[in-house]
Amino acid sequence: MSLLLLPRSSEALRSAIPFSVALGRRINGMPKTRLSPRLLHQSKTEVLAADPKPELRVFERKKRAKETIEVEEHELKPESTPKKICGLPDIEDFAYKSAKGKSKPITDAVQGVSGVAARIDSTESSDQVKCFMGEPPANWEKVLSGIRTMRSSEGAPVDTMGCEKAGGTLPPKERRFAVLVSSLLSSQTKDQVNHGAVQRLLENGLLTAEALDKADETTIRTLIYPVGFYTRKATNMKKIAKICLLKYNGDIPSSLEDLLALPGIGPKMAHLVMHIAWDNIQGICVDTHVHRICNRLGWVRRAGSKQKTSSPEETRVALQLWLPKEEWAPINPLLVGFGQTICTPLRPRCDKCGVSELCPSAFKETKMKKTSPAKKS
DNA sequence: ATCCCGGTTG
DNA sequence: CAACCGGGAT
Repeated sequence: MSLLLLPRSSEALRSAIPFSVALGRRINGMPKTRLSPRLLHQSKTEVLAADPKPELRVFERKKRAKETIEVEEHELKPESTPKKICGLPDIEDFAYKSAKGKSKPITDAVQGVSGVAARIDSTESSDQVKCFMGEPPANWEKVLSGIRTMRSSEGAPVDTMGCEKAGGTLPPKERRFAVLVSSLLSSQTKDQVNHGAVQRLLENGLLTAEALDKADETTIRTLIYPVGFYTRKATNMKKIAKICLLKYNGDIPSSLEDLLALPGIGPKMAHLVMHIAWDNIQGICVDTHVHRICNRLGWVRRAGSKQKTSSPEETRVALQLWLPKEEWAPINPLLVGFGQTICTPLRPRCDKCGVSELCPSAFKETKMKKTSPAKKS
């Protein structure tokens, strides 16, 4: 029993490095000390079952013994969080003003797209502002219900997991932290992988800000190895844990902008976390599936032209202009699942799509790869 | 626009 | 084996 623990000793790491380099591919220049938990990961399951060596103390998190790290009092009040979930959210929130550091270019793009929204932001004081300042695309309701029908029949991966499933039995604060971590790791097309990583962190008691803050980054790296960008994510997780610990008493930020200020948390995750962790819908969680599908359906366009939107952020703003707020939360899982099974990035199954009749892009993505950029017809 | 990293798809 | 996928940072 027992045995190999994760490569927490620097020697283990060192020995692992040349190994990875040996079988690694590009080694040009400098393989920035890329250690590959890959091999180590295979024995991961056993490792997890094993008992940690005391000397390593890496996982010695004192259980959640004192989980209640107390201090709740200080609880940061819902600062800038508008509680009006039903009313129209403050449009200004859409333009992440001072999100991270300096205002990002996104803001400009956003405002460019929604001149209307900008106006509302400054003048409307009532909640009864119509949700549709933009023109809803024709038949959007039929399309939506059609997609729902397709979704109900086939089980898409997204249905079996989601960060909302993370830590379902944990106390609120821990659950929220679990949701944040889970979304950070998430890669929807590989939720199994994501789930496994979250599960591993949980089993090792590393799903709390305190524990994560104390843990070895290398350990975290190894545990989440299967997910993409694990090195960066491990780094971000540690930073996030520390920030949560210092500024939020181990909880996670409760406002969109504070979430956006966390390293590795962008619009897509921030909106998702606001929804799942705080049940506060500030905007639509737009990932590449939502972005791609909305454009194929002709649901979003750039400001004036009929051009497709070029970024998820642009799509989010354009979609929010007309999509009724009740649909903001469900639209993501709906389209993600649809995008995984039917409206795939490549070779969309238009023949199996129940709304192809209403889709302006149906059957148009013939894969004429790089052959001749010629015309059609 | 590129890179991060490994998996998947063609 | 090459291209692509993914969310964010730069």
